[in-house]
Amino acid sequence: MPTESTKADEVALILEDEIVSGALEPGIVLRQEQLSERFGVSRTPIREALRRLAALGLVTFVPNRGVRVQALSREELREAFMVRAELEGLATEIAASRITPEDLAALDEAERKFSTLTAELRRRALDNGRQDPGLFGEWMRANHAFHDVIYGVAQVPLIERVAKSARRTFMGQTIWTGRAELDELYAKNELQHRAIREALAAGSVAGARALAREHVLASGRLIEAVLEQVGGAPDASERRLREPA
Amino acid sequence: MPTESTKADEVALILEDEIVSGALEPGIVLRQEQLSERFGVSRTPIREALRRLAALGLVTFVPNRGVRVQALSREELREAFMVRAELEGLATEIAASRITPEDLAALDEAERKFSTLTAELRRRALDNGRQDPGLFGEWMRANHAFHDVIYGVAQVPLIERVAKSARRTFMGQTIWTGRAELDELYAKNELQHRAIREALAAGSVAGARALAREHVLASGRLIEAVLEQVGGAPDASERRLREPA
DNA sequence: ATTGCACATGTTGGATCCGAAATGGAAGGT
DNA sequence: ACCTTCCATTTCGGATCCAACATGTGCAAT
Repeated sequence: MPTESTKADEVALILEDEIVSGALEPGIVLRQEQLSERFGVSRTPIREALRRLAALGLVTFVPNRGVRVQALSREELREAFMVRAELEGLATEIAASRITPEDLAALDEAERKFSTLTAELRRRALDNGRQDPGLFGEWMRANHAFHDVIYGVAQVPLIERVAKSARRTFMGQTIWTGRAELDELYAKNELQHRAIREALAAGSVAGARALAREHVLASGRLIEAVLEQVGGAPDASERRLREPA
Repeated sequence: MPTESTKADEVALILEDEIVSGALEPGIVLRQEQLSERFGVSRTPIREALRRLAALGLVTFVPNRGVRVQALSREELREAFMVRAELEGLATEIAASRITPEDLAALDEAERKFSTLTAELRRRALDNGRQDPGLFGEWMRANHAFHDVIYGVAQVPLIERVAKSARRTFMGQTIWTGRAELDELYAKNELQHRAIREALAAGSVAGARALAREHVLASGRLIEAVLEQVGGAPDASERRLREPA
């Protein structure tokens, strides 16, 4: 079997996932030597992977000092949601003009999965007042899956790519505790997904766009509110570059 | 003076500009050794620069074979313009609510430069019926500079970054010959810039957004028309990877 | 003449090596 | 005691080296 991908690509994929999922806390410094021995490769592919992540905006290079996981400011977080809102609105509008009955069925299925997960999440949150990070991740994945169906219908790979790169940037910004705002987020998301699905089913092009746009903006506002309460901690961004051994 | 940037960054910047400006034709293969001796550095920083360009979507890696300058399909080109239209509309709306008299002066200045270049370009096109690629590049830079002033006013670095990455992707798609559509592009651009400026001056938030959006979409349509006429050549994308020596 | 195979050549991916920059701490001066 | 200077250590950026892979060519067999 000939090589179909390079070490640098594999490392980049893994690190990307870890940063997006929050496993790598924003602000921490990545040491090339550590990554090198962790992945069992030399520093060369590590550096190439880091360059890629830097281009995606997930880490920043500080020449001769190191790379650190990028922490988004409150402002940048808002921007990321604005970008997503516009692009998901656009994609949804395009999807509205192309959608077929089979697509609608797939959308239904995604919505159903999302609903059951939402119910489970809300129930558990009421029980112990605290989110299960794993379950929250599941929920977020299902949430994204719903929109991914729409992207699939719209068939706009470039728009999809750009929007998803904005989507990544907000995850792992904080620990998700069981705030009341989160419950509102769950409830509203469900309602809004349903509304979007109906607009798509009705072929309401302008309506679908507006609903999708407003949906993302609303989610952004709520997440912002959650972060506001959790604390103004822009995390470890102030931490010194050179960690004590 | 300590190092403030790395070789990899410098190389990436230069190559980025060359791809965007069309100096590096889409489809051609970039040889690491050649770039290495051209920039007077070893292959290591070259490869890191190429990884960065790959993450931006400007080139594609084919493992063990090489990297080639990415050629956009007609569809992707349309998408790129749609992305830009939405995001520039958004940025312009935000700018409208923040703009100061000093900003307006800067915008005037940018518009003036753009106008003189446009006039020069149209005059020459009438003279010899063929564009000067260098002058066209100048014009496009001035065009972008106008929008960059708006981004500066809006102060939305993330939106700016995303929009610019979409902006890059369309240049250098073909050789710019002196088509009638291009003259229309020049004329309309000038008018639309003026309209945007006036909307910003008047503080017309919604108007500024709509005008900016429509401006980008209109440019996209015209450029599409030019490409349609120039020929369906997606260029050298079919070319073999290994060039004859 | 055409097909298949082995070898030659050039290019990439990854490892290793080395000089330079940055940090931390110790030593010395005020 | 505090600040400055110098040196050791760590880590990075870049160069070089080597093996793996891909393509092209020539020769032989049918």
